[in-house]
Amino acid sequence: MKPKVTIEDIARLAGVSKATVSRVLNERSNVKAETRERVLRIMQEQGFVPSLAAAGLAGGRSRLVGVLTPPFTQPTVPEILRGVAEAIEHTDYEIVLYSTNAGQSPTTIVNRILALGLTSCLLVIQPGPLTPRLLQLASQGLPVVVIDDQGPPPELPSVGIDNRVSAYQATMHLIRLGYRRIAHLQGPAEFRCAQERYQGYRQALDDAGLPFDPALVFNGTFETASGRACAVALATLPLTERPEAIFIANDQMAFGFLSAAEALGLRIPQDLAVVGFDDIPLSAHVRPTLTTIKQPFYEMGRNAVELLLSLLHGPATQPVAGAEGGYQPPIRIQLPTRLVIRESCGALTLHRRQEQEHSLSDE
Amino acid sequence: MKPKVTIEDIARLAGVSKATVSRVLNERSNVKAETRERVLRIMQEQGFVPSLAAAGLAGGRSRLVGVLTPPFTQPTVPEILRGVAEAIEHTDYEIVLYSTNAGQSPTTIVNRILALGLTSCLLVIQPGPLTPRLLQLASQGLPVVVIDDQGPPPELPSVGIDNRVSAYQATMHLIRLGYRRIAHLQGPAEFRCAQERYQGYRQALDDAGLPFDPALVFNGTFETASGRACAVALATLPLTERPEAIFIANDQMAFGFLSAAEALGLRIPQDLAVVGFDDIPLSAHVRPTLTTIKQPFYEMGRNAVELLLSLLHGPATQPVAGAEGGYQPPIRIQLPTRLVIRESCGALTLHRRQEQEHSLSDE
DNA sequence: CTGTTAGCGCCTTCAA
DNA sequence: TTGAAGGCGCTAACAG
Repeated sequence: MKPKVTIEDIARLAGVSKATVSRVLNERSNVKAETRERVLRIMQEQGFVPSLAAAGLAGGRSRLVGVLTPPFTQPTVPEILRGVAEAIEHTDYEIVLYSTNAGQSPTTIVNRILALGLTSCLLVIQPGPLTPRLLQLASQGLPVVVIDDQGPPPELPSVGIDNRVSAYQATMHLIRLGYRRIAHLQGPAEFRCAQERYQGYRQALDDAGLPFDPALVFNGTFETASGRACAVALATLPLTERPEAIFIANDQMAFGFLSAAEALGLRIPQDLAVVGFDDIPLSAHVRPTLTTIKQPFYEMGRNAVELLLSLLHGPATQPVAGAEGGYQPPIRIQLPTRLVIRESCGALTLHRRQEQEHSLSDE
Repeated sequence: MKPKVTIEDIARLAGVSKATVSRVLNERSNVKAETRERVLRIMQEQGFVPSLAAAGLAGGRSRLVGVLTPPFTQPTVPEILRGVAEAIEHTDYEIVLYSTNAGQSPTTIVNRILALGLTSCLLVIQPGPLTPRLLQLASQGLPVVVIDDQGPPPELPSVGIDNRVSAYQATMHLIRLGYRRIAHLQGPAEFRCAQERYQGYRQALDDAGLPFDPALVFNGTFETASGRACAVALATLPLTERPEAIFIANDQMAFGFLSAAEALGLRIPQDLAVVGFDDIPLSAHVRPTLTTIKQPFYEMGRNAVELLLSLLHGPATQPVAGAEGGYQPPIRIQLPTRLVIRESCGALTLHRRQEQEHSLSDE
C-alpha cells in the first residue's frame, strides 16, 4: 500500500552505497560534504524517513523513550505529559506510552517494556516508592529518569521540587497571616514527599516560635476521602482546641476537606484557613478557591526529557559495582515552586485582594 | 547489560526450531499440544518476551498503534486516553503517542508517523476536520479510526456520539422545565458537531411548537472567551428580548458564560438557565454546577481501540478504486450520551433536588 | 505438524 | 572517505 522508501532506494538514486547513506543519516563526520548534500537532497525529494524499528533492531538502541505513567485521569499527569510530549517533539525520538492502571504489578510492566526491546530508556512518572526491579535495571545501566510529583526517594536521576521548602513556605504564609494554631493533614508515610512536607511544616512552626501540637497533625492518604475525614475530626474538636488554619499536604485532600467543611457549616477561610499543595486544575475552581503551592508540572516534564536524553547521549556513567571512587548521588533537577494565593487562606479578605487570581479568566 | 532472551534460546532449550517457537508465539494452530506447552513453559522460565521491533520488521505489520492526540490539557483528552490505554492493555499491542501541539501541521505529523514504519494503524483523536493526507492514506488501506469528540465528518471509521439527538435532549430538557425563549451558543461552523448540535436545538424547538428566533443564536468558537462574549451580549439585550434559558454547545464556553454572568450580576439559573455539552471534569465543580450532556469519553477510547484492532485483523476491506458494488459508508460506533442534571438549569430548585449529583463526593 | 531458508531495513564491522 | 558483507530477532514462505 505505501511503497516505503528505503535506504537502498536512496543509495541507488544517489549512486552511493547503503553504508554511506546510513552514515549521512547518523551524521557521521566522515562523509565528503558534496556527497552528503546530494544524499540529503535525494532523501528530501523521496520523502525518506528511516524506520525506527529497523534502526533499533540493527543498532541496538532505539529512538523510543518509554514513558511509564499513572492513569491520565490523575490530575497531575496531563500537564506533565504535555511537557514531555513537547520536549520530545524537538528531538527525533518518539514516545511509547505505558499506562499503569492501578492494581497491576509495576514490576510486570517494567519487564514487559524492556523485554519488548523497543525502548532504550525510561521516563517514570510514578507516585510513591519505586519498584525494586526498576532500581535494579537502572543500576545495570538502563537510563531512567523519575518525575516525582509525589516524591519517590531520589535513588535515580530525577526531576522534582523541594517539598520541604515549599511546605515551609505554605505554612509560613499562614503564620504571616496571623494564624497561631495551625494544623497539618499529612500524606501517607510511604511517600517521601509526605514526610518532607511534614518536616517543612514543623520547621516553619519552630522558626516562628510557635508550639507544636501533635494533636493537630492528622494522617491522610492523599485522597479526597481522607480530607473529608479530617474535616469531620476537626469539627468534633472542642472550640478551644480547634486550629485556626490547616496546611493540607495535597490539593486532592483539600477538596475533600472543603466540601466536608461546607457541609459541616465550617466557613473557609473565616472559621478556618486552608492551604493546599500541588495546584492542579480544579484548585482554581473549587469554592472557595484554594490557596496552594504550585508545582511546575509542565516544566518537570520538559526537564525530565532533557535529562533523560542527556543521560542517553552522555558518556555511559556506569555505576561500577563496588566502585571505590566514592558514591556520588544521582542527578537531581529541582524546580522552583510558587505559592498561589487564592481565597481559602483568607489573605484576600484580610488584605483586600492584592494578589487575587481570577478563577476562570485565565483559560 | 541485559542478556535478552531470544527465540533462538528458547528453541535450543526446547529442542525445536525457531519457526516452531514463532508459531507458538503467534498462536498458530498447527503445533502439537505437547510441544506447545513445553515451549510455553520454557518461555515462562526464561522470562521471554518477543521483540516487537523485530517482529514488526519481519512480519511487515507492527504491534504498535499510533495515537494522534491534541494536547493532554484539552479537558476531554485524558478520559479518552484512559480508555484507549486500558483497552490496549488487554492486547499485545502498545501505544506510540504523537501529540499534536497546536500550530504544527497535522500533515507533517502524519507523514512522520507513517514513514517511521513503526505503526501499522492509527487512532486519531482530532477536533475538527481531518487532514486530507489522512483521508488519502486511509483510502490506500491504512487502518484508521477517528474519535470525534468534536465531531469530524465520518469519512473514516469512527467512534462518537449522536450530536443531534443529544442536543435535542438538552434543549428539550429546558423546554420541559417550562422555559420558552431559549437561546443557543453554537460552535464554529467548521465543526460538524457544532452544526449537528444546532440542528438538534432547532428540532427541539420545532417539535415543541416554539418559535425560532435567529437573534437568539450566537456564534462561538468552542473556547471560554466566546462564552463570556455571549453572556455580555445577552446582558445588553433589552429585558423583554432576553431569553430565559440557553443551550451552550460545549462546557468550555459554558464556563466562560457562567463566570461572565456572575460578574454581570446575572443569576444562574434564576435569571437564566444554562445547559452545556460534554461533561468534562470541571463541569461538576464550577458554580453553579453545570447541567450538561455527558459524553462517554472513556468508552469512546475503549471502543475505538477495539474497532481499530478489528479492522486490522479483519479481512482487508480494501476500498477498490472505482468498485461498482455500491458505496458503503465506513463503520461508525455511536455511543449513548446522558443528560446530567445539576444546578445551572434550575431543575433542582424547581423540582426539589430529585436527581442531584453530589459534586465532590464521587471522586 | 515441523524444520529449512530467506529476508524485513538498518547499522556495523571490516577491508579498500 | 567509501563499499561489501554480516547480522539484529523475528516471520514467511517453502519443503518435508
